[in-house]
Amino acid sequence: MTRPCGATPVPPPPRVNPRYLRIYAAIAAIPPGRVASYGQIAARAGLPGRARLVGTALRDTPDGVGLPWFRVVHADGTIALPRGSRGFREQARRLRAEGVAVRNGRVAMPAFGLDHDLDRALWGLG
DNA sequence: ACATTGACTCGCG
DNA sequence: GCGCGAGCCAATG
Repeated sequence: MTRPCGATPVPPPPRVNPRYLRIYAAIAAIPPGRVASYGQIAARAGLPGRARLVGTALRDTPDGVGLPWFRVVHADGTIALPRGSRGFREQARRLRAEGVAVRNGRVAMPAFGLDHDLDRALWGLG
């Protein structure tokens, strides 16, 4: 139901930088219970070598977008956010809620380590 | 327009 | 395991 007048009963959708759409899509594709590194997300988004851009995109992402940002960790499995920060605790909590073991600020059982293998493990791609 | 910053990563020692 | 430097590039001042 569209309405002719200005006031909308639903909250306005958060606006995102269209430049990051590919990155968001790659993050959204991470299955629950799994994690992916910044570099892997970048590669999956068609931006190989631009891991930092993924970090920038995530930082600039407004809350309210249903993005599984917490499934993105460093290449070595550590959580990127500062230890003890609110975001850090939130990420660890959400990961554990999905069955991902977090030990000492890092994903306990990456079962990978190489982005190459991770890609296959996550999406079954070659 | 220039300089700095940063939710990154990899190679080296 | 840790630190350093280089490459990365949009955002920010």
